[in-house]
Amino acid sequence: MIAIIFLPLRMNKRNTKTKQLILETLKNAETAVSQDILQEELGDAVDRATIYRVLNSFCDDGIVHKILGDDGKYYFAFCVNCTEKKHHHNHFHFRCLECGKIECLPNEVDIKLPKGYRSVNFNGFISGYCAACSPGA
Amino acid sequence: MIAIIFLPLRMNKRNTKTKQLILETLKNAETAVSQDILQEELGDAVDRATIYRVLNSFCDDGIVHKILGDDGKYYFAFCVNCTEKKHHHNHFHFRCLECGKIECLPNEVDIKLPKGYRSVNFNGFISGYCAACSPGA
DNA sequence: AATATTATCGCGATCATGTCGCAATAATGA
DNA sequence: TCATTATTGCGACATGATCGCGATAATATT
Repeated sequence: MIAIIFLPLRMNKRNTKTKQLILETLKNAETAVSQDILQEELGDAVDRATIYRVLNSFCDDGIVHKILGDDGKYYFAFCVNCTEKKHHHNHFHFRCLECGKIECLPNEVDIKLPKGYRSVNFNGFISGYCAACSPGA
Repeated sequence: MIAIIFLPLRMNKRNTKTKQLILETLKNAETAVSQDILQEELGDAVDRATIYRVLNSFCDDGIVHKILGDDGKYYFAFCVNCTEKKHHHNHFHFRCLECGKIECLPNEVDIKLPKGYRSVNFNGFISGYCAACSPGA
């Protein structure tokens, strides 16, 4: 099913099939996805570089989060609970080493910085095994 | 000055000049260092790949921490307050976007995972401006 | 001390993620 | 319908990190 998703048409952005596809995939995904995962889903229909560009463009528009996984790759997730102005990113992400799923951990965390320090980016990552993948323990 | 540092000689490890040099540099550094920073300090005396290998080897031995910076590079820091068995890694690291310095933030953090989840790696990173580099604010 | 063993090194090649330039394409506005 | 220009595809590039392999050198053995 092809969902019609509105892109922000301000700022001279255009609405293309590729963007629709990627946005739809992101929306349907229950986890944050990286370029290579998207590539798999989309097959050779869409170019590598294009995926990167679209994802980063979405990110600039505030539609998706961009998070750096603790495997060194970037993951993108559809923005929920974020208004135009205020994004909520100060939570940890969890990556399952077995099934690869990435989830947001519920608790927002507040890290105290030393006096005079200014925070710009927050990145919290925990990897391990999710409930489904660590049955024994 | 050449400090004599003991490497774990168990596990068929050998003690070489290169390892001594790198370990010494790590010990003297007041911040976590990445391969390229080490490369600068060591000049062309030591090969790129060797530095990587030695660092990862140290990491396997539990001598140094390996942390993924929010710039996508790995940083290594001498292990302090870590016993053979128990490492204390559950603190945030701060990277100054101006001077590049990397520091450990004092507070250990305890993130609650959902039921059944098992944590293996912890990675907390905040980047911004340190006191020296953000005078105005 | 001399020799054998093999961890480590240096060098080059390779892989991976992510980015960029540019000509061709296609989405929008007039 | 046409003009404008955002977007795409393709190739090349940049960087961090890894690997294979022969040469070197740190230990172990005799």
